[in-house]
Amino acid sequence: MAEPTLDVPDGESETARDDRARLPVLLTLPFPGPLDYLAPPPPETPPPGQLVRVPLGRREEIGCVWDRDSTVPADFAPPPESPVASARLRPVRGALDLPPLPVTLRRFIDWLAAYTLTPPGLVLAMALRAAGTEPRKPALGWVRGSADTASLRMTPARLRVLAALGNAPHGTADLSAASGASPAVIRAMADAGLLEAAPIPAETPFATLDPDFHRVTLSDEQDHAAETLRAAVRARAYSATLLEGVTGSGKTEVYLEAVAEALRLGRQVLVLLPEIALSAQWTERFARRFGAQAAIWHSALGSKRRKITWRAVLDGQARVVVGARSALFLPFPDLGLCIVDEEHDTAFKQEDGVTYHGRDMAVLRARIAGAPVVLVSATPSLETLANVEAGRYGHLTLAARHGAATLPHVALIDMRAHPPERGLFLSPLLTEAMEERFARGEQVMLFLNRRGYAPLTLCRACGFRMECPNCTAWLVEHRARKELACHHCGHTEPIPPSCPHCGADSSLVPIGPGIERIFEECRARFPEARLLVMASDTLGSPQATADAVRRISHREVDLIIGTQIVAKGWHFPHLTLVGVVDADLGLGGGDLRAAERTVQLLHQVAGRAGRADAPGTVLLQSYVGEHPVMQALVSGDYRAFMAREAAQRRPGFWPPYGRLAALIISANTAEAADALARAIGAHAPHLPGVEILGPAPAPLALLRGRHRRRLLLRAPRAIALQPILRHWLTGLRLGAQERVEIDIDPVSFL
DNA sequence: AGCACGCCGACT
DNA sequence: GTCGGCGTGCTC
Repeated sequence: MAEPTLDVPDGESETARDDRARLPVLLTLPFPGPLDYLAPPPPETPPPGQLVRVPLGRREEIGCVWDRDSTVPADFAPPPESPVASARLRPVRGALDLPPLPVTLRRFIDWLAAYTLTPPGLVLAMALRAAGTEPRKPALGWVRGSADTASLRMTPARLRVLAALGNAPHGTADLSAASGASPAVIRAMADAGLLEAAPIPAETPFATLDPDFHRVTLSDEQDHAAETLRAAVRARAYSATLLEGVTGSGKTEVYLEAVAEALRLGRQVLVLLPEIALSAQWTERFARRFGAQAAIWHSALGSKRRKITWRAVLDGQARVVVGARSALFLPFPDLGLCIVDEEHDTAFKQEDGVTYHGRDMAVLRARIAGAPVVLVSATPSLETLANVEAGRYGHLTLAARHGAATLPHVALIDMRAHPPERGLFLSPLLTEAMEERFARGEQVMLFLNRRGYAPLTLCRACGFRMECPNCTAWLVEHRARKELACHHCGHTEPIPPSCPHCGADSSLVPIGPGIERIFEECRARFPEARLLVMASDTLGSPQATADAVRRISHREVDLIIGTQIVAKGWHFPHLTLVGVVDADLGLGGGDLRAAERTVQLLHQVAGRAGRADAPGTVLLQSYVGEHPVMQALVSGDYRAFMAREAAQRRPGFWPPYGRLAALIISANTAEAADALARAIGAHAPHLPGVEILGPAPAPLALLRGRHRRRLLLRAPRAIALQPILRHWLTGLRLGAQERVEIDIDPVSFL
C-alpha cells in the first residue's frame, strides 16, 4: 500500500477563466486520461462529477466531468499529454439527470488507477457498471379514476379491484394478484375511467436504521474496544484500526457499535465481506441490532436492484451498505466509517480485469473520505500486523470468547501412524470420534478444500494423467456430473472409457479425494447419518446457501462435508467436531503465503466447532505433524507463528517488508511468450535496491489456451514500483496476440 | 472499447 | 470486378 498524504479539496477548485471552455471528461474507455470537450456556457457548465453525454467519433458515450487531480503524486500518474487545439474541441451534448459523483469517489478512482497502472476510465467503468445511467422511466401503476361507480356496471371482479387499491399506485400485476381479477378486467376499468395511470414513486426500500433499536450488553473488554471505535467515528477523520479477536469473541457486536455511532451522526457506512455467501447470516444479525436491513451489494445482484441501491447510496438514503469488494466503488457522498470483516481473506484480492486488493483499497477509500477504517479478523494478515507494528494502524484485541463458549481443542492425527484403510481417506481415529458425536446426537463437519470426486485421473497401465488442454492443470473428476472438469477455464469432457494415450480399457483410476469422494466414504461408513455437501458448485444461489445453513441450525443434518465455503463465519450451535481431511493441502506450491493462508483457513474452520456451551474438538489429518503450521494450529499460538513468518520475509524484502509487482506476459504460443518475456526482461531497469526475478513460466504456464510467463519486480518499501513499471513499459509495442498484465502486490502465486 | 480505413482472397 | 477477412490506428 502506498502511504500517501492526501489533501482532498472539499469543494471544486476554481477553473481559470481562459480555461473555462475546456471541460475534461473521463469516459469509460481505456484512454490514458480524460478527453477535453467544449463546455456549455457558465450557467449550464456541468460541475465535476456530473455524468454527461459526449460525442466520440460517430457515436455517443457517457462520461464523467473530471477535475485535474493534484493529490496523486506526479510520478504515479501517467505523463501529461499535449492538449488538443481548442478549435478541435467538440461540445458536450447534455447532462444526465443524476447528482454529480462525489469528489471522494473521483479521487479514489484516480488513485486506484494510478496505483494499479490501470487506465482511469476503466476504473470509472467499474464505478458506473451498475449506475443505471440511462434515465429511469418511472413505472406506471393504477389509482382510482374519476369515473363514477354508480353510472357503470360494477361486477364482483371490479369491486375487488377497487377494494385492493391502496393510497399508492399499484402495478397491473400486483393489483391482479391482490384482487384475483384478471389483467383484462383492470384494462377495461382503465378504459372506462375507473382507474387512472399514475407513476409509481421510486422504491425506497432502505428503511431507517435505529442505532438504539436493540442495545446489546457488552463485556468490559468489548465495551472498551467499542468506545475506542465510536470515538474514531466521532473524530470524523481517517484512522485505521485492527480489531483482532478469536472466533466467538464478539467482534461483530463491537464494530456494530461503531456503525451505530456513524448512524447517530447521520453518516454512511460501508461494510466489506470477503464473500457474498456470508451476507445472509450477517444481515439477519444486523437487522436484529438496528431494526431494519442494510443495503446489500454484490455482483450477482439483479440489475434493477443494483440501480436502486446505487442511486440510494448517491442520494445518501442508503446509510449502511454491506457488500463484496465492488461496493468500494459506490458513490457514497458522506462515508463516515468503513469496515473490512475477515480482512485476511484472500477473496478480497481481485484477480481478473483490474487487479486490486479490496482490503488495501478500503483503507485508501477511507483515507480519501477522511473516515475511520476498521480491519476485523481472528487471524490478521501479516500485512496488517506489520502496519500495526509500524504504528500506522491502531490495535484492539478481544481475548476472551463471549459467553460460556470455550475455544475448541485442536489435535493432530498422524496419518503415518494411523493411516486410513486402503482406498479410503479418513483415519480410524477420526471415524471413531465421529461415531461418538453421532451417538450423542451432535453434529460433525468434515472440511476438504477440494471440489469434485478426485483431483487426478491416472492410467494404471501407462501412467498417463488426464490434463486440461488449455491450462497447466489436472482435470478434476466430477462423478455426479459424469465428467472431467478444469477448475481454471471451465473445460469439461466426458470420462473416457479407455486411456486416451495407450488405449488400455478401464485403466483410468481416480487418485486422491475431493469432497464427493469423502461423501461416498461417509455414506458407506455412516449409513444412518444425514449428510449435507456444501461446495460452491452445490450451493448455486444465496438462497440455497441460506437453506443449507438453516437445515444445519435446525439439526436436520448430522454431518456436513464442505469446501472452503464452510470456513466462513457461520454459526452452527450443535457442531462439536470438525475433521480436516487434508490439513497439508495448500502447503505445497512454493507460494509465499502458503503457510500463512493455511493457518488462517484452518483456524477459521476450527472456529466452527463448539461455539455454544458444548466444547468443540478439531482433528487435523496430517502427514507432516512437525510442520510449523500444524504446531501453530495445535498450540493456538497464532502470533508466534506470524512472528516466525515475519522473520522469514523481512531479510529478503518480501511483502509486507518490501514491494512486489508481477508482470504476466502472455501470447498464443509458447515461443512467442518466451520471446516477448525475454525482450521485456532485457529492457529491465537497473536501479539500486530494485530486483528483477525471471522471466520464468507463470505458475499456470498455460491458462485458457494462453502461454504465460512471469517477471517479478521486488523493491524495499520506500521505493514505489509504479513509476518504474510505467517507465519500463512505455513505448512497448505488442503484437495482436501478445499481452502484458501488471499485478501490483500479487497475492496468488498459483 | 467501437468503428473506421486498408489491403489481400473467393464469390454473384 | 466486389464482398469481407481482421490488422492498425484514432477518438477530445
